[in-house]
Amino acid sequence: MDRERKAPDVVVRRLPLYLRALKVLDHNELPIISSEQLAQMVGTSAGQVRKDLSYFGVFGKQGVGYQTAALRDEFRRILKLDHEIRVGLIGVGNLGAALVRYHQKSPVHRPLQIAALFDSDPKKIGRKFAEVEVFSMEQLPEKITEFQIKLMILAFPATNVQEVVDLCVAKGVKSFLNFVPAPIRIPAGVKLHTSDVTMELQSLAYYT
Amino acid sequence: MDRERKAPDVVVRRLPLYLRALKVLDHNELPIISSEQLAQMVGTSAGQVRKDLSYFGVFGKQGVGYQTAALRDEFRRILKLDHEIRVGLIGVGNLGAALVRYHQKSPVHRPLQIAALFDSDPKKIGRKFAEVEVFSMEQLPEKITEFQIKLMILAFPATNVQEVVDLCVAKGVKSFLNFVPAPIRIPAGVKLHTSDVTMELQSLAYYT
DNA sequence: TTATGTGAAGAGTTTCACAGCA
DNA sequence: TGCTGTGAAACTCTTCACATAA
Repeated sequence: MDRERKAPDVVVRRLPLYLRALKVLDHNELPIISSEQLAQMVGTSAGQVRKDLSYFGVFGKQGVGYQTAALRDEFRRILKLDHEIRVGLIGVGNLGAALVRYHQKSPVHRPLQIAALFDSDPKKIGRKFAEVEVFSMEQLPEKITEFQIKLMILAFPATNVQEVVDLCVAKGVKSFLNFVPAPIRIPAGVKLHTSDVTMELQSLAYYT
Repeated sequence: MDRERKAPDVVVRRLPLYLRALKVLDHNELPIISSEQLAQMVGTSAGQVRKDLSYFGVFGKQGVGYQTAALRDEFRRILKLDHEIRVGLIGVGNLGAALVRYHQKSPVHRPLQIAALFDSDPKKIGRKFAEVEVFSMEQLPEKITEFQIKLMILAFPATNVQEVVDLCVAKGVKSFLNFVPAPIRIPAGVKLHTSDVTMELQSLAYYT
């Protein structure tokens, strides 16, 4: 699928939105869906839905629409959610622990398995959060390999983030969901998405 | 300040990044900073720093640079962080509680005051999280007015989100930080930023 | 001489409109 | 006839380069 190479990030970020919409539908009641209907559900335009889809292939029937269940499966496949992806999380503090519990409770994203937690606090090592074991920072390299962790969540205090990230990258981690409020540099071919509540609140203050 | 009207959202979202960088500097040691130096600190280009600043006014001296402390103050003023902004939070579950504790612990953002929490669970009403009291959903309209809440954090389960948001808007809330995984419609002049960990993980899966 | 401020060029994203297929 | 798939236009955002001021 060569055409998938050129999908802009902004399109990829919308895919989960489409997937979520298609998941809640009853596929017996609505076996076919139009780009207009899907657009309504996610709050965008029919044209954008079709343009976004066009980066990945041809999935609809002209004059008809899209098969609801088949389209959902396509989105799953495009996002690589048709097989298991092992996720790690570093920093089991307030935020980290909440993230694990939140994620493990929601059955929505089974393919994204949180396989291991990491923390530098000796009191936490060996403990389990939502059934997932906490390992020491020393074990990080070996456990990334052992569990084949490809996606890492960063939720620890801002000390030596860059060092930790570099280590993860060297061990094969391909993408990061970062909650650490510090600048991070990553090499090409690795993806980093930062989510910083403080920064988000500050930029929202502009609009108050 | 007419020119501030047209600053793109994407620029506003970068302002906290600049502010954070300027805050960590010692203003006695580095009284003047260049766009190049600031760019290095936040991981962008000197041109972008200057272009971003140009939406809000003229703050530097040609051939010299920017006064570090004065520039920091300008960013604070632009982001409206030079006076107190009252914030509310709906839904004191795992995530909500973690957010309050996290925010109250960090002294970084004093101007953003979490003034009231709201929850529908009778067991939680009257309790305090990080010194902030929990009110019932029935009290939401009156408390928004009483505390003059302009920014609302949404961290409750996805039931009747739209209804709650509409109510907040009617009572004068101007911007929302949303953690609820559901589509929300807001009128013009109101700002909504959605942060959905599930969706972020799903789009990162694409890059694994 | 140095580093800002800013038009203009370039790149990226969204919208439009219509050809083409069921 | 109806709705997709897609070039092209319109719009937005980033980068560039240079006139300008200290």
